[in-house]
Amino acid sequence: MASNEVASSAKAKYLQIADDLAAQIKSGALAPGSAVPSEAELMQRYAVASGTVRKAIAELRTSQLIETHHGRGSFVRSRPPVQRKSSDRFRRAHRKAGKAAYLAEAEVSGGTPSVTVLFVGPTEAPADIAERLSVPVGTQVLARKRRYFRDGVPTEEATSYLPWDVVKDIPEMFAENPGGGGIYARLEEHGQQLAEFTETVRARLATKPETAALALSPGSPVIHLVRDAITSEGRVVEVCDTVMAADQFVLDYRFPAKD
Amino acid sequence: MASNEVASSAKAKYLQIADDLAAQIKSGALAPGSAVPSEAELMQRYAVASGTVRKAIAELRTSQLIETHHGRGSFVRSRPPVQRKSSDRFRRAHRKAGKAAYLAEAEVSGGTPSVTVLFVGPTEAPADIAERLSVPVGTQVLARKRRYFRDGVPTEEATSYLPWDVVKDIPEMFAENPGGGGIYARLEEHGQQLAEFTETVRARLATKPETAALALSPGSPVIHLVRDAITSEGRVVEVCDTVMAADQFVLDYRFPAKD
DNA sequence: TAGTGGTCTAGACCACCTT
DNA sequence: AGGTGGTCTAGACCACTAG
Repeated sequence: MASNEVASSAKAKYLQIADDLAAQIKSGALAPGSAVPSEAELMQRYAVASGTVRKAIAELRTSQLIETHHGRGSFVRSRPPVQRKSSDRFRRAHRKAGKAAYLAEAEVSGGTPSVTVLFVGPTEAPADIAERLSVPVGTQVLARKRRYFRDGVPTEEATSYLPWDVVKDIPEMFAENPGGGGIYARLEEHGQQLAEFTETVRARLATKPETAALALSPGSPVIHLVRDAITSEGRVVEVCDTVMAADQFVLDYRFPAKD
Repeated sequence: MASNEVASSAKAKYLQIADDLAAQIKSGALAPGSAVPSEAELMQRYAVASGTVRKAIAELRTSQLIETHHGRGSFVRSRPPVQRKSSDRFRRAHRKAGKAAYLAEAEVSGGTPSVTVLFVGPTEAPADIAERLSVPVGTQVLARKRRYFRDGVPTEEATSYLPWDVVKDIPEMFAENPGGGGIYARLEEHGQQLAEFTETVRARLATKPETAALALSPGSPVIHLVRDAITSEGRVVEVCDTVMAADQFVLDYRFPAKD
């Protein structure tokens, strides 16, 4: 049949369908975790072709309202509460109490945190990292890459880079678990008095590998944070490169109104 | 015809096409600003149906590699340099020199900044803002909403909320242009000694209105920043709610390793 | 095996932009 | 007017997941 009464002045059909479903989700008629009606059913209900239903579904997916699984169906997303990353988290008091930064936070944000160490070992410093560490590009540094979870869901992946001469006499740095208080506590025990941190924050869409690593749907935003740990002598002794699922985090900063 | 030799074990055709075009863009064969071949031509070149080409194009669009304009075509995006928002930007020295924060920054980041005031006037405080200002929800406050541009391109939209009793005797607050040094300079002239700022940073996808306001393509990420300006008496005298195009900004923070 | 989403076709008509 | 992208149809076959 060729009865194509296509979108005219009104809104596109697929958007109307998406809006309708979105309203049902927001009203709770479609509860979090529940299945969205199948494409076949939606085709019948709205009397449209498959392509139109699929575009509506795609719309909801990029709005992060649903997630769809091949062969199973589409399901309403449940938005877990976000974690807060406060600049307070590096307080020396926390380190002395034996807490690593990520644990100092998890206490406040609820949920059960866990970490997996993905890699610990020597690496050639990438250009941007090398610049921050003030070493030549390609210099051997220690990399510590780990993935953080909350309630079993991956939320964050972080890689720390440390100059070799700083870590070579600190055996804990090469262990999966660097001990109470984390690597910052170890650095301070070995004469590296931490004075200051700088963080640069960007937001962008996740790359393919990041969507895989953090179990994100494509088109999800991430926060990319790079932190320099600076000693009282002004040396950068660690650069930490972190990618976070954007919907999982709120960053808090506090700074004085300087002169 | 029904010769559907559909995706088998290999990659989907539309992804192959997208990858091919992406490679051409990255290699420079398709230069920034230049037109991507039309759908009709791509259909011929790759010998596929229109829908397949459109999916490939959609892929590139959500990767932020191209932008498409109805009736004109698709064009390779040129990535403009990013602005840096340093926490240094609120230095009192800058205010005394007559510079508003956004100008203090633009100096460093290149490009010509401009501002449009969208609204200045009394508003009922939304719930989250009211909480930060420690006033009851719905209390009348002064709202100042403006849009920032760089080289004529919208990059940021910000709304400041100030308690009525703070601003009622500061006539400049109701003007489009609050005068040299911006509203923070006016506040300090009227006895509000600013001591501290707090910022909370989130990243998420742009809403429909935000894509319109900031001329973004749908699915683009934004940075949502909310700043409290706090006086030496501990009162929050301004809350600034800002939405930024994520690809335009890098946020810089610096903080001491506190005890 | 039945049901689900994923890919693809070969068209159609519409809306926008340029000439 | 002619080209461009935007929407839509009515099917087809494939791949994944469940019972």
